[in-house]
Amino acid sequence: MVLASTVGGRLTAGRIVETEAYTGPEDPASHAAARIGRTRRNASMFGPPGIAYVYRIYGVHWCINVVTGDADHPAAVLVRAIEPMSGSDIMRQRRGTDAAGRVLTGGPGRVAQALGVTSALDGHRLDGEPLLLLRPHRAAIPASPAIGPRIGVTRAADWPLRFYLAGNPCVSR
DNA sequence: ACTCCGATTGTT
DNA sequence: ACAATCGGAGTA
Repeated sequence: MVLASTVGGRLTAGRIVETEAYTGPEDPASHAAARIGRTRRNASMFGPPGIAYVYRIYGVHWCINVVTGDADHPAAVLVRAIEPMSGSDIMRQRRGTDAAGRVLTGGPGRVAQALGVTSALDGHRLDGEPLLLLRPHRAAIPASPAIGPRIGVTRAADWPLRFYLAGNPCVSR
């Protein structure tokens, strides 16, 4: 899939090469785990599938999720890395680096910064509205993605819900 | 009201 | 190894 933004009238887009799934209330690592329930922050996770859930982590960075569960069933996929397809110069400008690959767009905070995405887009539709768009990519994804445990989580640390293209230079690690 | 911690990143 | 920086959970 491709994630594209037109924030500030500037087009940036990238192929998603790394994700993590947060499956629902029964997932203890989810922001919408049953023990937590609905809060102001995670409200978008309870919305319809196909909208964005954008949250701030460590009070510093933004992270982009695609909401996947039906309304009132909170589930989402965290976009952990993209491979730039359009506007890589704009991405470098936003990121404040001349780097490419992992340092430019590998990691959820880096993805959001490169695309210019903030909480202003929390709850935004991803199916064709301006600003943020998720769409299929015509090029085939090689074979099947590598699978492993999610990064940085302490609860359910062994659940194999991270999916990535092994060897891709943009993958976070 | 207060403490602790997190789906991270950049610098020392 | 550690700071930045803040919402929410847990505790009182």
